[in-house]
Parts: sequence; structure tokens; C-alpha cells
Amino acid sequence: MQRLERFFYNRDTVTVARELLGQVLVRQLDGERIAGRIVETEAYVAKIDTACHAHRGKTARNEAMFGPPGHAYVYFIYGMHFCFNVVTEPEGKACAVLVRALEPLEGIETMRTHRPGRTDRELTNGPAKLCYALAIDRALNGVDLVGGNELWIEQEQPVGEAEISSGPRIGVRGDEWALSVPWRFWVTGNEWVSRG
DNA sequence: CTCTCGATGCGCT
DNA sequence: GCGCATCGAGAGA
Repeated sequence: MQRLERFFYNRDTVTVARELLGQVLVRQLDGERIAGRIVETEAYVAKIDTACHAHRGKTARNEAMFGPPGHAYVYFIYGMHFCFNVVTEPEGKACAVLVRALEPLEGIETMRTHRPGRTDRELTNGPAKLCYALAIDRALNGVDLVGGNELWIEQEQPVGEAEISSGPRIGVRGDEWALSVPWRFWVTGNEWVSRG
């Protein structure tokens, strides 16, 4: 299957967030493919967005956001979880799309071993949950999704506009505008969309 | 099913 | 010290 190329990521962040719905996130781990269809995303636009980690400039934590598009930004949150983003727009813009939920497609048995005691619905229906299922942690922060061999995104049928819902982002802090802007996108009715 | 609340590392003020 | 782009246990309906 065709991988998404650099130009896909090097565009307006909200457009990338919408068009990532339906694409397939692939993790290559110990010779096995673990993969899921992206069904929920959020856009973060550093310059204008007080909820974006990069809004106040570059730090050690958010450094990957300032790098080239098409790389991973993985951050550690609440002292125990990881979340996975893809960097968008030209290098230095520090924009990214958070991947919030996947529909499991391949390597489901391995996902279950990474998520012991959980139902299949709970394997990947949240941003930290999908990182456990796909074994995404700080070691993958900054990796290239276009040229790397551990993590990438494959091109699939895009989700039609009529099937996409949008609303305010989940769990964010920021000014009133940042809390209300509808930059969370999900596949309407999909079983793996996070609860929020 | 829903709601509440504690866990826990670390970057930032 | 504070607070976080979250999750899951436990209690109640």
C-alpha cells in the first residue's frame, strides 16, 4: 500500500487533520505489522492557538514540532501516558495533528497483549490507549513517518465530508477561542471514537 | 451505563 | 510547587 508522502503533511493543519481520517497508521514491531484506521484527530496550530504545546515557543519537550512535516511528535503526559502526533506545515511552524483513535485492522492479537484485560473496543479508542496498543513511546519521538521503517501512514480511501463530524477539542487548556474552535474531527458513528 | 477521583513524571514558572 | 492534548477503578443507578 502507498505511503503518505511529505507533501501530504506539508499543508494547512486543519486540512491534514480532516484528511487523515480513513488513513492507516502502521507500526512495524519485531517483524509484525500492527495497524489501525485513523478515526479521530485534532489540529493544533502553534501561532494562533493557546492550547498548542508550541504556542509559547520551542522547548526540549516540543522540539519535534518545530522540525520538518511528516515526523512524529510523541509526548509524555499525566506522568504515565504517551500521545502521538504528526507534524504538519513547513518546518518551524510547529503545528501538529493529534491522532486520538484508531479502528484496529492488523496485529489485533498483539494489541490485546499490549492492553491486557480490555475489550476490543478499548484497544485504541483514545490517544494514550492507541500508543499502548501500537507500542509507541518516547523512543519514537521525532521519527520520520515518510522515510522511516518503524512507523508510517498508508493511503486509503478518504472519508467523505458527509461522514465527518467536528467539535471542540478534548481536555485542552487555553483561552476561550482555543476551547471552542471545532478542530476535533471524527468519523461519525465509528465504534472506536473516544468518549471525551 | 455514568460519574468521580487518584495516579504519576516531568517541564515549566 | 503546579498542572498537564489521560486512563481506569470503584461506586451508584
